[in-house]
Amino acid sequence: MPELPEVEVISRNLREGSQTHGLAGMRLLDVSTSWPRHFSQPTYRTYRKHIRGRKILDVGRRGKYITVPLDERTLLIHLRMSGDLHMSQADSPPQRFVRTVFHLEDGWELRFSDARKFGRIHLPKDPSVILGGLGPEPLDDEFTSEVFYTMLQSKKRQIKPLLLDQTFIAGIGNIYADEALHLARIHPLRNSQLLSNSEADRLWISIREVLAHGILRNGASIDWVYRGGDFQNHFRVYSRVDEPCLTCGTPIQRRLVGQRGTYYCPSCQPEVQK
DNA sequence: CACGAGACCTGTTCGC
DNA sequence: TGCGAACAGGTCTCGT
Repeated sequence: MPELPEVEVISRNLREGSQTHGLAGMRLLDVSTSWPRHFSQPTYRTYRKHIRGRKILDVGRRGKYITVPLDERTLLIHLRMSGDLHMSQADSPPQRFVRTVFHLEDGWELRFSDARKFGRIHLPKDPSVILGGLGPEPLDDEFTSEVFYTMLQSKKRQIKPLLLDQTFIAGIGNIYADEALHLARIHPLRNSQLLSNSEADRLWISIREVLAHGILRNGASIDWVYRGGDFQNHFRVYSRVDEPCLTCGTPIQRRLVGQRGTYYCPSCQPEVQK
C-alpha cells in the first residue's frame, strides 16, 4: 500500500506520535524478528549489535523510504507492497503480520508488520549509499516544471513506467502514477520525449496535486491492508474498470503496462497525440 | 538504453 | 461449497 503519501503519513505519525508516543528522542533497546530477511545491509546478527542503545534523533522520509537517523548510523525502512509501521505497548496483543519488532524504552515497541515479507531494513554507515540513487522529490521546490520537462526529454520511455522508476523521480507508485496521468490527460504509453512542453507542465502539476491530495487524505486504504486514510474514495481511475470516467463518462479501461495493472480513460487520455 | 518476463512472498477475491 | 487462477500499493535481475 505505501507510496509517497502513505509513507509520508506513516513517517509523520511516528515522529509526532499521534495518539501514541513519538519516536524522536527515544532509545532503541533491541530488535527481534521472525523473518531475518527483513534485514539487508548488515545481516540480522551484526544488526543487533549496532542498534542496541542507539538514540533515535528523528523520523523522516525520502522517496518511499522511512528514514530514522540515529546517534550512530541511519535506519532506513522500505515497506514495499504490504508493510506498515506502528507504535504499540509491549503488553498489547500482537497484530497478525508483525514480523520485526524494535524494542524501545518504557515498554514501547515499533512494530513492522509485513504480510508479504517484501519489506527491507537497512542500517548503512552512509545513507546516501541507498538513497543516493533516487530521483528528485516531486514535492520539493527544486523540482520545477522546467526541470521536469528537461528530465522527460532526456529519456525515451513509456511515460508510466518512467514515473514508476525511482531513479527518475522518487515516491510515485502504481496508484498515483495512474491518477496523475489521468489528471494530465496523458496516455500511459506515450513516449516521454514526445511530450509537449504544455503536456509536461500538466503532468508536473498533476503529480504534485495528486500527491498533495493523497497526503491531505492521510493516504489510501485498500482492501484488508488498511491504514486509516481515505484517499481511495477520491480515485479517478485506479481500480475503477468499466466505471464511468468522472470527466467524460467513458468506461475506464484496464490493461497491463510494464507488467502493472493500469487504469485510464481511453477518451480523455488518447494514445495518439491530438 | 529500453523493455518484457520471472522472482521474491502471502493473502484475498474472482470465476467456474 | 470448493478449488485453482488472478490479482495486489514494489523492486531486482536477467535476457533480448
